[in-house]
Amino acid sequence: MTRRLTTRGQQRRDQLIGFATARFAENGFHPTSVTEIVNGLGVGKGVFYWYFDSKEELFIEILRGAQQDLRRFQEKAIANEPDPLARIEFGIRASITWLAGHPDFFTLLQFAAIDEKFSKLIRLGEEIAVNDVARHIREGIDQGRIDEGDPVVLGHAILGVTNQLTRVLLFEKKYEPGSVADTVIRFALGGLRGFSGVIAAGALSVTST
Amino acid sequence: MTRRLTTRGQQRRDQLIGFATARFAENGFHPTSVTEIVNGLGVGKGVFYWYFDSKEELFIEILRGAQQDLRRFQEKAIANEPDPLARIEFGIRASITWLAGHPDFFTLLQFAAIDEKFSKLIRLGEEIAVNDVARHIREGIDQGRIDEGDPVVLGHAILGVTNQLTRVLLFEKKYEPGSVADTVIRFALGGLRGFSGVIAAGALSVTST
Amino acid sequence: MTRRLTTRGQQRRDQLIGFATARFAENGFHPTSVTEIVNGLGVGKGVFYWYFDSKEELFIEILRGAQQDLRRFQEKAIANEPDPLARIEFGIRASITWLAGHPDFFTLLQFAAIDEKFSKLIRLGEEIAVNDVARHIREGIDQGRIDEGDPVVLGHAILGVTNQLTRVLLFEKKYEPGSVADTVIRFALGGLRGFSGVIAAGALSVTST
Amino acid sequence: MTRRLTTRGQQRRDQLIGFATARFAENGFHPTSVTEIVNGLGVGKGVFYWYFDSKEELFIEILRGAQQDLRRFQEKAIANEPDPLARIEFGIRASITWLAGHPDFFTLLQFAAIDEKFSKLIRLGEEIAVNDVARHIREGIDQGRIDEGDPVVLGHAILGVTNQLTRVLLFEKKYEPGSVADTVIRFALGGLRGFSGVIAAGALSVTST
DNA sequence: TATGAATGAGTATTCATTCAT
DNA sequence: GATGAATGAATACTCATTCAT
Repeated sequence: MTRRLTTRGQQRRDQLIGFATARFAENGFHPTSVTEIVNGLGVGKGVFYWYFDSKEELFIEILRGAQQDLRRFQEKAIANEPDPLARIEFGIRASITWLAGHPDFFTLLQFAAIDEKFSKLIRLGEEIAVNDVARHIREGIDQGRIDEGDPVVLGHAILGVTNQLTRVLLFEKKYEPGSVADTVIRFALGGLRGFSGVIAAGALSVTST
Repeated sequence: MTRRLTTRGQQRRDQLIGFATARFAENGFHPTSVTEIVNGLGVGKGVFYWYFDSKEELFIEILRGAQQDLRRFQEKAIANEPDPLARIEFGIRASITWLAGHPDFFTLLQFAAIDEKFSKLIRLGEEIAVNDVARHIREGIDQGRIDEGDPVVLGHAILGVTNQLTRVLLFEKKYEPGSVADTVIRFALGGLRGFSGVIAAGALSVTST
Repeated sequence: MTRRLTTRGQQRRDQLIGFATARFAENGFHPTSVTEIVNGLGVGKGVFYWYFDSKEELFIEILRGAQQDLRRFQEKAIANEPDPLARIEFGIRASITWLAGHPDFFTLLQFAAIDEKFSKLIRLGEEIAVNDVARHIREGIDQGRIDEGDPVVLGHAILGVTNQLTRVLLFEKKYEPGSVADTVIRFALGGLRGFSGVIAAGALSVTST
Repeated sequence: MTRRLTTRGQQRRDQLIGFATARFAENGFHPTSVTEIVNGLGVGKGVFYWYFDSKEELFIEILRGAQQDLRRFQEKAIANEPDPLARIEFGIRASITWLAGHPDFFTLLQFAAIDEKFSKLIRLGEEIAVNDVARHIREGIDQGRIDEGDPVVLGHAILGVTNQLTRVLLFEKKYEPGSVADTVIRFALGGLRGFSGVIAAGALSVTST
């Protein structure tokens, strides 16, 4: 929905987005009803549908905004850094810092990644993020500082570590964002360098079903 | 619900679990109604509630079964292996192999991890899995083959990589389970060894909000 | 929706159809809410949707039933009558008799004829009815007892007279069905015979935009 | 609502009426929302309620205008014609000509005739039209050119034929208005003259329920 | 005159669960 | 063990109308 909004209208819209984000994060998207949102704000039901076509549209709006904001934050953190490995580090650090400041969005993104209705949007954002990292990785490989390997796959690996440790360390164990980032970066860069030694004879030849 | 079941009763119950698993995986837990399940099986509604107290209970049953099965599969893969790093490798490989054979459960577990009602159960299973790996990691550290670090945290890191790459490589890009496992293992073992070099002057001292 | 129904179920269904027909006729289709129907019957809302997929489906069911019933009644009235003009007469008479006994349906059919969602169904029934009459008309023409003319068009003309006079004389002025039928038949048969005299010089050459 | 309007105001009002007429005709009265009307015209909601008290009032306005216009058109067509049968013919012809030029109104009138809220108005207009014809019919009877019969009832019969054949021939089969009028007039005048022969023994004595 | 914002009762429909048979 | 029937609270969304600016 695109509508010309007055200042007051713009404020209402932001208010709706803010309140809904909080409720969605705490309760989940499905369990949070439109009624709950408008009642919580003390406005009539029509207000919601004046600003959004549907509950779904509002959620997509929220997601898009979050993705954009995060990406901008990452770009700013990386800007002008010539060293590809440093860019990877700064990117990870920026992500975790941003998530620490927007805990609601973490929950929302996790949910959206799974729900059929929104997963496509999330996959898209993920792809963009992964391609960003992949560029740095490729450069690192070219410089001989990272082992050969598919940069996009490695990007996904980094994303996986970042998400899991952010959830567990940052949000569950309440570690400092800086220290979480240190841990993630250490593991990620180690992972990028890979492992080449022999573990146990025959191990790598184990076949799967 | 605990009920003494005849052989026929046990079969009905398994049939319900099987069909529900497939529907939940394809459509999601919330969107799949009890009506859909009993209709799909051509039985009356009472049947469902004869075997399960609620839709939720059925889902928990499914999750518990999956977690148990996966764990047993991992244990069997690791049994009698003395080398801790090899145990880690075999564990990862077993997980991916199992998931390749039970794609429905992957979706279900992802969903359950987020939904308030089931996340506790998932966290518990995750904790068990992570503690398993953590034991091997600790041994590896003691043997000087893995860098110092919190084994539980490292376990979570491995879980993160495994999940993400399984989703992307195994289920989206349809790679062979064996090659997915190779990639994960390589990255994970590299990550465990960590990274100690200097990236760019001052990089690690960047502080986050 | 097709569902195996018990005797009790069949009764409920009929009860719903009967009550809804009355409400629709009195209040209109749109203004009559599902809530009103189930409350009027003192049952829960689910009952409605156990028997019908939607309010629309119920209405279509009602219409179809009415059309069928009316058609059977007409056929019975005409059966074995060799004279085509008599068959036309009996058909008209049967229609009016039936409508007198089912006043609710008259209203419903009128509404349905206009509403986009149902008009197609009504047009179909109308077409069938018109074709029935057209057959008799054609025979009448062949026997030289009816003037040349498109039998289908003449059938529509008869339908128009019947509907209008039924509404006005039968339902508004509360005339006896028999006398309404007499009037309709007289006009219809006269109309079939047509008019061939000159009215006023040039009259038939008046052109329209 | 009566409001003194500036020239510009009058134009706005006409614009609203015109646009609404088209929307109502295409989509129906209920399904066409005030929002749709004002959006379609690119004006705010207040505009609508500045010119009309309600959606209903606007519709009534439309209907009244149409009825008036049609009646004037008929009167003009009949003016100074001394022959009553010719006046009937000219009246029918004028109606069909007018409807051919205002197809939207035909739909609107059909709808309004059924809806509880508007049917009274339509019945009134119908009565006027019927009384007009009835006057000519009575004269025709007095001149011995039309069979005895209630002129008002015969007027309704003519209206019925006209409406049905207009819908089917003019709007559905897209015949020329002139030829539709010819058909209607032929049938109507034939109907007025009635039918006096015996059809089948006993036919007219069939009694209805 | 006109606008955008707000109201809130009302709509059809869903669905986990219960129950009489 | 099993069935079909019933419950009723809950949901997203609509829309004629009002109002402050």
